[in-house]
Amino acid sequence: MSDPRSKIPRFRYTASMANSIETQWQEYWDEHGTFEAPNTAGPLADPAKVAERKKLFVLDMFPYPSGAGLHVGHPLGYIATDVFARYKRMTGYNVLHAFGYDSFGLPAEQHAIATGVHPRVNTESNCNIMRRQLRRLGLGHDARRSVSTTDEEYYRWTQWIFLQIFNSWYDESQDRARPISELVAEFETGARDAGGKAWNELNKIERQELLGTFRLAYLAEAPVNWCPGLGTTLANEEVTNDGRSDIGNYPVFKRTMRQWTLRITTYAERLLHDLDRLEWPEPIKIMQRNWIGRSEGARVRFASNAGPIEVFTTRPDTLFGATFMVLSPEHPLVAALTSADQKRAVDEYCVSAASIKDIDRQDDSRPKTGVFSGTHATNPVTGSQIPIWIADYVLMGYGTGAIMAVPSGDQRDFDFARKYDLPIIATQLPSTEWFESHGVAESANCDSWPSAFIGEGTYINSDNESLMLNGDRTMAEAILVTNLWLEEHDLGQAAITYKLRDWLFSRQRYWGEPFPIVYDDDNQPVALPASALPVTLPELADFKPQALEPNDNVSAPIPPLARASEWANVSLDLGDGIRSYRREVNVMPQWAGSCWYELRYLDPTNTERFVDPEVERYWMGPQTPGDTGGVDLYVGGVEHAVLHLLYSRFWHKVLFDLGHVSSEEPFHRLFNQGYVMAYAFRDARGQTVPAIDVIQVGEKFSYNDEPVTREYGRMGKSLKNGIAPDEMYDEFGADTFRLYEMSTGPLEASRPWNTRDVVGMQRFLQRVWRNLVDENSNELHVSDTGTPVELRRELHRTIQGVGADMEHLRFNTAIAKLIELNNALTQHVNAHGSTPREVAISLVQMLSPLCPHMAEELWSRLGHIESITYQPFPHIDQAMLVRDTIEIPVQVNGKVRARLTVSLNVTDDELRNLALAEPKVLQALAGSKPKNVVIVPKRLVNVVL
RNA sequence: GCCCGAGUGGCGGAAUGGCAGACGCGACGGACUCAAAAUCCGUUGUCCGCAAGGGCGUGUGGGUUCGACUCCCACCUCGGGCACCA
Repeated sequence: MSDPRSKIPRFRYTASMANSIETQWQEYWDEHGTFEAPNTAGPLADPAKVAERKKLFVLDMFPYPSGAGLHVGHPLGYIATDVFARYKRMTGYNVLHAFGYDSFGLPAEQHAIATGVHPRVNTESNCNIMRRQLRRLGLGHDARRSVSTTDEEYYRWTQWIFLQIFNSWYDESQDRARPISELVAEFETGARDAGGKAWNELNKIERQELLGTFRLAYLAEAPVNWCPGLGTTLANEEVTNDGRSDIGNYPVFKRTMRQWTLRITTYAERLLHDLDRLEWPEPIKIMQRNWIGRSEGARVRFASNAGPIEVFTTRPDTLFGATFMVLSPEHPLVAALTSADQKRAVDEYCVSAASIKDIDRQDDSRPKTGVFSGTHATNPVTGSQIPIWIADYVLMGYGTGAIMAVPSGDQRDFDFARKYDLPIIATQLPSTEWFESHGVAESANCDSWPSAFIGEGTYINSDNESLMLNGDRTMAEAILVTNLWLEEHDLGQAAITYKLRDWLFSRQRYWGEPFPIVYDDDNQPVALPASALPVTLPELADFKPQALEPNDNVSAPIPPLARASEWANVSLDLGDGIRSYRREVNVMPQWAGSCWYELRYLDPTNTERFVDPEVERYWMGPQTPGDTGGVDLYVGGVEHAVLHLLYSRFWHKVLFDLGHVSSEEPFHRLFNQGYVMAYAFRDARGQTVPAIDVIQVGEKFSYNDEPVTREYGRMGKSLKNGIAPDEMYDEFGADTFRLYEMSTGPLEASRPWNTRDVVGMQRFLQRVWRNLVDENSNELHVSDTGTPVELRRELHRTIQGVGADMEHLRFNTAIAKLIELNNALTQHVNAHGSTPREVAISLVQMLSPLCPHMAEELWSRLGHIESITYQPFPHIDQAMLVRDTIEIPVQVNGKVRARLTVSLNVTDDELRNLALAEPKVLQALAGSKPKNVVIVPKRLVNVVL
C-alpha cells in the first residue's frame, strides 16, 4: 500500500518492461537467425534468399577488447550502422552486417606481464564481456561471421597475406605489384639487369639481397624506444614527456634494430589518385593527401670530400642562393663529413638530438639549433665552397635527409642563417608591395630583409657560363630550365618525393602475429610455405621481460619470443633437406589484423582461401565499370583518418594487383562519427590516470593523493575516462539508450556524455507505448475507424522526412520528426481514445530501425507473426504532401516583418502587391518608394528601403 | 609547431544563402492528488516596457550580398591526428 510505485499503471513501459521485451526479442532473433546474410557461394550460401535483392555491406571499425569493457562512446557508431542496416533491410537490401574484435595489442600484454595471466585468457574474457554488452544493445549482426584477429584460423591468413607481400615486388612499368617469381624469371632470362652482373653469376646470398631490394616486405634498420630498465621496447605512448618509461620511470634510449618494413611508398601515387574515386569526407581525403605529401622538385648532388651528397629540393630554381647545406643528425655521411676539430661538438649534438621526440623536432617555433661539421661542399651551379652543418630541423625520414639551404627563399633556412651568421644571397627580387609590407627599402641588401621571400619574383644573381635564369620568368619555367641543366651535367634530375615513409612493421612484443619467416645459416630471411601456417605463438611461462641495468644502452634488446628458445630454433625441410633455422622473433603490429578483417567477414569459415573470390565479388566487387568496389558504408572515428585507412588501402591494393580480390579499394564510402567526450586527468609526468578514481576537492583534482590536471577529450582507453553502458540498460533499457545516443546530435559531431538527458527518450517511448497499449489493461487500443486528414498529412510528411533522414544517416532529426508525429498522435488519442491503425502500423515500422525491440513487440501485438525486420518501410502517399496554401515571409531590409498566407500558384506580382500593402511594410516605408523589391518565387519577399 | 575539424539559449542541438533556436533536457506555472511522484496542459534567447510593441542576438573583428549561423579574410578557444595506442 505504501509502495509509491503502486500508483504507476501496471502496464507502463518502464525499464523493467523494456528489459523483458528486449531479452525476449534478442532470443527470438538468435533462434531465427534473423540477421544472417546469405552468400552466393560456399557454406553460407542461400541463393533463394539472395534472390534479386541488392547487396549492402555495412561495416563498423571493430574495437580493441579492452579490459574495461565497452564504454558509452563505442556504441555511437555501432547503433548508427545498425539503424542504417535495419532501415536498408526494410527497403529491400540483402544487408551484411558483422562484428569482430581487433584483439592483439599492448594492454593485454601489459596485463599479462603484471598478472602472469596469459593474454589469450584475458583477451577472450574481455571479448566475452563486450559481446554480452553488445548483445544487450540488440545489434543485428550476423553472429556466424564474427572473427577475432587473435583466432589462429584468422591470423593464419594475416600471415598468408604477409607472405603475398613478401613474395611480390612493384613493377613500375606496369604500375602494379607482381609475384617475385616473375622478377626472378626476368633476371634469369636477362630481360632485367641484375645490378651489373648476370643472375647466374650471383651467389645465393647476393640473389637474396638483390631480391630484398625489390620485395614489398624487406628488412631495414629502424629506431626503437629501448628501455633497459624494463628490458623491453616501448610504444611512443608509453614514453613520458621527459623521455622515461611510463611504468617504472626508467630512462628510454633511441636504438636502431633490424626490422620488417613494408614498401607502401611504391603505392604512394595510386593511394593518392584513387582518393578521387572514393565517397569519403573531403577533410579525410585532404589529411591522406597531406600525409602522402607529394612534392615535385629535383634531386641535386653536391660534391664533398665524403663523396656526393644528394639533396631533394622543391625549388631547384633557387640553387644559386644555396649558401650552406644541412644534414640530419642521423644522416649516414655525418661521421665522414665531420672534421677532427669538430668531432666532439658534432657527436654531442647528435646524442642530444636523439633524445628529442620527433614531434618536437617538427615544431617550427622551437629555436633552431645546429653544429658546423667543419667541412664544405661544392654548390654545383656556382662552384663555390659552402659549409656543411648538422641540424635537427632536417629529418632523416623525408627526402634524402640532407638539404641545400637557401636562406633567401626558405624561412627555416633564413632563421638558421641569421642565428649562425651564414651568408644570405637573394636569387629573386621581391615585388615593391613585398618590400612595403615588410617595411624595408627596395634597395636594401637581402641580409637586412626581415624574412625569406617565397613567391614569384624577378630572378637575379642566377647565372653561370651555361645556365641563365636572370630576368622575369615564372618559377615553373626556372625550375624546368634548371632541371634540364642538372641532368645535362649529371648533377641531378627532376624528381618527385613523398612525405609518406615505408611502414615499420615489426614490434618487439609477444601478443601479435608471429611472422611466417625463418632465417637460414646465412642470416637470410626465408618465407615459410603456406602449408606451414599458422605459425602459432609459443607458450611462455613468464611474460615478464628480462630487466637490465636501467642505463645499459649497450646490450641488445631481446624480444619476448626470443626467450622461447625451443620455438625460436627449428629444424625444417623447406625443399632442400632438413636444416636448422631460427624463427623471426618480432611480431606484427596491431594494424596487421585490421588491414583485411572486412574480407574475412565475407567468408569466415573458408579453410582453403582467405575469401572465396565469388563471395568477394558479390559483396565488394565494382558495381559499375570504373568503380573501385569496396564496403558500401564504413563507419568509425576520425582518429583513423590516416594510419588504419591508409594501411588497409595499401594491403587491399596489393591483394588486387595479385588477383586475389576484385575490388581496388576496401572502403568505398566512409563516414566518420563523432566522439562521445568526457573529462580526463593527467599526472605530473603527462600520463593519463583512470578518471573514475580521481577525487575532486573544491577546484582541485587528485589521484592517489597526487595532484592531476583535468582535460576534456574522446572517451576511451587512451584517456582512461570510459563510462560503461550497463547502467543505461538497467535504468532505461536498450531501446531508450539507442535512441538517446542517436538523438544527441548529428552522427559526425562529437558530444559530451550527459546521463541526465536520457530520460527524454524514455518518456518518448512511454508515450508511444501508451498511445498504442492501455497502461492499465495491457490491451491494444487501436481503432479501424479511419484517420482525420490532418493527422494523415502529418503521418505522410513524417514518412517522407524520416526516410530521407535515414538515407543520409541523420538519425537525430529523424527522431525529432517521430516525436512530433507522436505528440500529434497523443492529442488525437486524448480526444478520441485510440490510435488509428494505419498510423500505428506506420509509426511502428518507422521506429523499428531505431528501437527494434519495442517495435517487434508492438508489431506482434498488432497481430503480425513475422518479425518486423524485413517488413517494408511505409510508403508515402504523395497526395497527402500537397498543401493548398503556403506561408511567405515578408522582409524589410532582410528582417522579417510580416507573413502572407497565399495560394500555391501565387505569382510574383501578386506577392509584390500583397507585401507592399502590409501595414508593417507601409509603416517602414513611411510614404517613400522602396529602392528594390526582391522576390524569390513562392519563397520570400524582401523590401529594400 | 604542422595537417584536419568545431564554436548557435542555462544544457544537447535544429536551420547550410531566404521565418534563428525544430526536438529533447533543465527551469517556471497550471490541472489531477490529503500530499508527493507519475501523467497531462502551458510558458521559457536576451534587454527595455504594465502592455501594445521595440532593440539586440549564432566565438571575436572585418568583407561579399537585397539578404549571412551558412560564403570569403584575419584572429581566439576547444577537439582529432602527427607514423610503436589503435
